[in-house]
Amino acid sequence: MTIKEIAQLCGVSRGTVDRVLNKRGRVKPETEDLILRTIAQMGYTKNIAGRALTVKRDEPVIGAVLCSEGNSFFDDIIQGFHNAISELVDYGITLSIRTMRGHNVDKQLELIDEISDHITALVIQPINDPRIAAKIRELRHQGIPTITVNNDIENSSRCCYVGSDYQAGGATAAGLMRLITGGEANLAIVTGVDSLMGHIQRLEGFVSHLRAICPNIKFVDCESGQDNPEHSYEATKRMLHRHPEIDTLFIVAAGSHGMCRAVIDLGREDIRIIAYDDVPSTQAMMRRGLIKAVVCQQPLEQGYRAIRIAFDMILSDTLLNNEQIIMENQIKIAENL
Amino acid sequence: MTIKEIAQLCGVSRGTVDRVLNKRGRVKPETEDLILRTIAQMGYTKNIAGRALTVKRDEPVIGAVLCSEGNSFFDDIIQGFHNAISELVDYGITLSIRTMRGHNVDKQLELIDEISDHITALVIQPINDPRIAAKIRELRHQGIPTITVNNDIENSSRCCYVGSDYQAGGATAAGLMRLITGGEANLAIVTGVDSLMGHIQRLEGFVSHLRAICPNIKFVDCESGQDNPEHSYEATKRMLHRHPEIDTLFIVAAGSHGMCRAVIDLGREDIRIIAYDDVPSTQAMMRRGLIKAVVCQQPLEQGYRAIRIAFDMILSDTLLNNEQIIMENQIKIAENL
DNA sequence: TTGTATGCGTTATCAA
DNA sequence: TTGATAACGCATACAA
Repeated sequence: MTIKEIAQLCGVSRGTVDRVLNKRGRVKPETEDLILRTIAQMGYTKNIAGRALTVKRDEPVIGAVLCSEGNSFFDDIIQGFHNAISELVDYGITLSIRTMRGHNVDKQLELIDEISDHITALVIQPINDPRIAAKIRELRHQGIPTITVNNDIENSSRCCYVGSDYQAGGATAAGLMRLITGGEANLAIVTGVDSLMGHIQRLEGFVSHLRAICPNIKFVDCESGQDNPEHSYEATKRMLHRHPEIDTLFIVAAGSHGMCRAVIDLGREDIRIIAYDDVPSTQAMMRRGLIKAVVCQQPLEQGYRAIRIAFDMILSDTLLNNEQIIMENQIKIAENL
Repeated sequence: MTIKEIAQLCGVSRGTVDRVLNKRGRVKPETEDLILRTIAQMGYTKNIAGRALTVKRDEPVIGAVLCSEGNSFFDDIIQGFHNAISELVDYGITLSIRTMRGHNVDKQLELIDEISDHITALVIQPINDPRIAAKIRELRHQGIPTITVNNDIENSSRCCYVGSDYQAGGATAAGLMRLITGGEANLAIVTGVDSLMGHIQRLEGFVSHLRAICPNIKFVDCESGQDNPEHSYEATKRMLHRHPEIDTLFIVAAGSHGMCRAVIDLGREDIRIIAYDDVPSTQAMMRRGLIKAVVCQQPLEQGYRAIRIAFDMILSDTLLNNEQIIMENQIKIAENL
């Protein structure tokens, strides 16, 4: 079914059908009715091959906003962005990235405003705050669809979330814990930050599942590592001083490198560690045998998929509604890095 | 850079440039030279948005040949095919699948011949035989590019291999073995079939890496399971009778379900098992706790990527040369199935 | 040996 | 309120 065929069926011209399809008005109500009915009946959808040609002329820009500075985990997500964009040069698509350090809401709003007037779609790692949600709704009102990546945000009417299931990621770490300990351990945990929903959900998934499958693992101690190596180093050191019987460590967020340094400094390389994300510093510690296994969330794929979905919406000229693309939680050990 | 621009630069018409690009002849040598030089200089590549429109008229067919019957692992690969094809309906691409049981070379040649006259590209899980390689070379000569999927074949001049690194998959299983045994075990192995290169490479990767990292793991016994549950059942039973001290099992190929049944029948559910691929029967045994972990090769993604690459070649109208798309070896436990 | 005209499906512009 | 026409980039039949 093409516009031409619809036009012929209705006895009108392509132009008229186009005006109906793109809601440009200036069409007699009866004609519009007829066209809409035949479209519904014949199941017309825009042909993306045809769209591709005209999209090119618009030179659409996909905007991206990330809290990525100082966190090497996001290097892969950004690489995924570029991988996708490089496939789309022939469609005239370009990327406009804005990054920031930390999780300041005002700053993120500022970055969005900086690009919102010249973008066709937005990909964002949102801070979970009502003002951000409101901004995303506002953009949608202006016809700019948003894809959340890596973290999701509630009540934002974003079109699609691309990221991992953090709760399941926690449970997966618990399953690994059982495998490497055999169900007996004195465990201490370094947690992340409260302002990131993902960290909370991971911890919840880990603790509840581990309780269920390993009643003999003792939760000895717990401190926050603030999502960075420095705090994680200090937290680990304090806990090991308080509780020398600790033989297993779990870290919920970034900062595993700090944890490992503490373990090395205290001469406790017998301790088994489970962490998240195979960033370079973590990989080094896995090769050294300190971190036994990590759970990963396919950041490269997250970035790639987010851009592709933005592009698909631009091309098909339809907005997704509350979709979710959930990455599998991948387990990595030194051998399959 | 478009054909039009090239034509203008050379002071000729689009038609002439087209004749050069598509090697149709009937062009004065000097003109051809000029055009080829400017094309090289300006870095012209066909615009895929423009190609998309004309490709549609050709209604290209991608052919697929698989030794998949009776092996549920391939269900996911085929699903991946369909996922990709469903994204390509607007380009007029269709799929023509032929499947067979077992690994008979004559049969596979027959299937290829069945479809070779009406396909634009071939996706195949090749039997590693010189006659198959010769056939693939012949197709390439006819302008039909081949993508090998899941298994590769030497000296075939296939354009691209999409599949896993079996050697690394073996090493990954060895790494898992260390994690769950702590480096002490009496191990028995059920191998696959000799005619599949992947099975040999996996075994090699597993044994050599395990020897290196776990000198205290004893290789107690070994039998072939013939890539199916029935043989694996019998092989496991025989080995456990011969060597009751076995406490760990590793199976290289399909048939883990048979191995698990043997272990259950003999009342030896204390035994730890590592296997490959999360097919439904394997998943069931993981949930039951018998199989501790499996190494997977992303069959869904393999199928999807193979078709997309075939499509990309059709669209860009260029043949890849000896590319490799290697899937990561994924570790799965009950928690991240 | 070369150029011109037409079409693929969508969209924007202009004329009616 | 509507229809005709040109344009995007590529491909090809046909005319010169």
